[in-house]
Amino acid sequence: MTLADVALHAGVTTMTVSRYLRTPEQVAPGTAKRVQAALERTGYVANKQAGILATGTSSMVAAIIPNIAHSIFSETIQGLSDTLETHGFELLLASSGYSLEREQKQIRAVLGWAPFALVLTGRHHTPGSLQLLQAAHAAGTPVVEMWDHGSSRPEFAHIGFDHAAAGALMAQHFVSRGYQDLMYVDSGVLEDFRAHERGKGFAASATGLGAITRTIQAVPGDPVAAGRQVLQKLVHSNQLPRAIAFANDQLAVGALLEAIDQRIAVPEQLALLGFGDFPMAGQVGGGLSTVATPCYEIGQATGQWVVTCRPGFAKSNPAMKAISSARLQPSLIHRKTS
Amino acid sequence: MTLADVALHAGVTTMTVSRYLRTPEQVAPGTAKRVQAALERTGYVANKQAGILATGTSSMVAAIIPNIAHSIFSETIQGLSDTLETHGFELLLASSGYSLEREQKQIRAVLGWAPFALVLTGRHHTPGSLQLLQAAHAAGTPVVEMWDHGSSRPEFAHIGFDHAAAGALMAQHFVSRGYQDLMYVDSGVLEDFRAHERGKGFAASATGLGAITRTIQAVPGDPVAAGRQVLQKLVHSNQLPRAIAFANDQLAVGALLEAIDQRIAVPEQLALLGFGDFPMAGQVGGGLSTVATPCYEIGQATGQWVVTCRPGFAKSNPAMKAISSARLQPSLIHRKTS
DNA sequence: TAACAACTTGTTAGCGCTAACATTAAGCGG
DNA sequence: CCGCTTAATGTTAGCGCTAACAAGTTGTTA
Repeated sequence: MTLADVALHAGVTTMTVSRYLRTPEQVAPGTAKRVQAALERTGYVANKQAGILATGTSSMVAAIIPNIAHSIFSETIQGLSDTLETHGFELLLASSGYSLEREQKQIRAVLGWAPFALVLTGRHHTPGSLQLLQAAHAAGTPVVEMWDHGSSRPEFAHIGFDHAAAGALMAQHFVSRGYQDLMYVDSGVLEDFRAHERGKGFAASATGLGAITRTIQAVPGDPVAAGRQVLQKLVHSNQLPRAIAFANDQLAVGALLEAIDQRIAVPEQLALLGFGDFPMAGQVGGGLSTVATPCYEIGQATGQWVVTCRPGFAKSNPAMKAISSARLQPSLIHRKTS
Repeated sequence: MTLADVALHAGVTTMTVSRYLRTPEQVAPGTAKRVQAALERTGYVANKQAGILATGTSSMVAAIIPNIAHSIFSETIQGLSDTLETHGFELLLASSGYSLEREQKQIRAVLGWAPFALVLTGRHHTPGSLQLLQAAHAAGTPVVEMWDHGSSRPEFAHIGFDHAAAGALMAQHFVSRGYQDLMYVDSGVLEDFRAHERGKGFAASATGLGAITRTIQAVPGDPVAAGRQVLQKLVHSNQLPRAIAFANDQLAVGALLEAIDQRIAVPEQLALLGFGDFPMAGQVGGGLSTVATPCYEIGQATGQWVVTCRPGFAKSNPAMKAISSARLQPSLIHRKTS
């Protein structure tokens, strides 16, 4: 089904049908009726490829994230997807599996679609990726780095929060509750740069506030099991600190469940603090204290930013044009484990 | 950057560059070298829209799922994405929010991209959607319905499992352990047809095996809290059955946590069975008995099926062509709560 | 050395759509 | 009723790429 088919049915040229679809007010009422009838009769669906080729503007946004199956990213994508859809954009999605090389290939692949905008996760990319991104940006494609904030590349937009500051927030919480012997359990996923950054922020802040702190790394694999294992090891080696902050809630829940099994009083003997506020956090062991990350909001804000890049939008709302990034705030949720 | 730019740099015509990119063996070694150099110098990225328009074949697969943020679907998408990527396909994703009307709009939108194949979730669609799908199928676009099995539409492929049979599996498990007073707690999400189907299968099987059974519906909203609430109500009204099967693990975990708080012995007094085997299931309260669903595998199998639809594939492997659907098996994981 | 194959490169046309301009028809004051 | 504006529709060309065919080049054989 092409425009030509519809035009034939309606007894007009393709141009009139095309016009009716984009600027119906420019078509005479009688003609409009015939075209509408022809459209319905044929079940016409416009070919976007042809439209993009002719106009040079796409309504597709490409996003690359480390892992769709991880709830923090899938919620972000949901927020992005919801926002884009209400504005008539489509979402092309790729999952890099935390591999920067795979990300580079995917950037290459999605650029072939000449997307309206490019959404990436984090600010770590291969030099080759950066080259592609810079070329895309130079060609007028908006580029957003989600989740991280405070990058050294001002040409791209940044929507997310400062992970080092989030780590510091965790340390401050512990110190404010009087805990001095601290620990950060880093993610077992080596490529989880954000978790590492939080760890650095945690350590720096803790030291600055006069507390002592250690950092250890969880084993890869099932994070709940890894969290359990961390606590077991600490108990066996008799090196339990007063308070532990975790790279994510799954690790923290694992440790909490192990603490309950081992009859360690939480938080009297040992305080635990997760990160992410994933759905179950509030339900386990009286409620895990954690840091709520604005996952969905990051996706939503990214979508909104992309929308403001639409030609014509900046003119109607010049104030928006200045916003090249958004800093969202993670918040500490104090429940029963800290 | 277009083919013409590269051709100019290499001192050949666009056709030679195009040929080098698709069938390099047809280009003389010396020319190939110059073209390669020109490609690298210009940083050329092929415009897929133009390619698709010219060849009439796309490498994009469109998928519509109810909710990206739900782990079962995000894992399916991860499986699909991984498989498609290794075969050079791209993924266009839309999330319908369990709304069939929204799904219809998305099918329309997505068909405009002339995708290579169309992947949907479930077998419930509006009449309008079906019309679009049938037209797409008639035009040669493979259509897959994931997650459900046993549809009445043989023209589409089906990859998933029989939810009624999965419900029956849960009832059989209870009866085989000697429990006779059963209950199914259905999802609070009205549009979760699959959960309802499992409930029907559960009830039918339980009755058939001589057990008595009831079905109640959880409240919408946070499923863990809803699971807690279900158990509270049953205790208050003194209507606790011997064993409860849940529409999903979140509900079951909520009930399990509440049972622990209320000092109800699980499984001695009350047996609990979840559905989905989500990551935390094995870790809470000694380990939740549940039904493992092949989420990732569904996505993977769907991707593989799509790949077999590629022109040329059927000829080289005629046996594959016959497979129009795949029935995957959920498996009961017996832990400590049943 | 003519004749023909095999290899390599180029030419032409068109995929479905839309921007820009051209044309025709209708409306209207003088 | 003429020349003008305005509205409605049509015509042309081209977006970037590739299929199909054409043409040139080399090598091989009788």
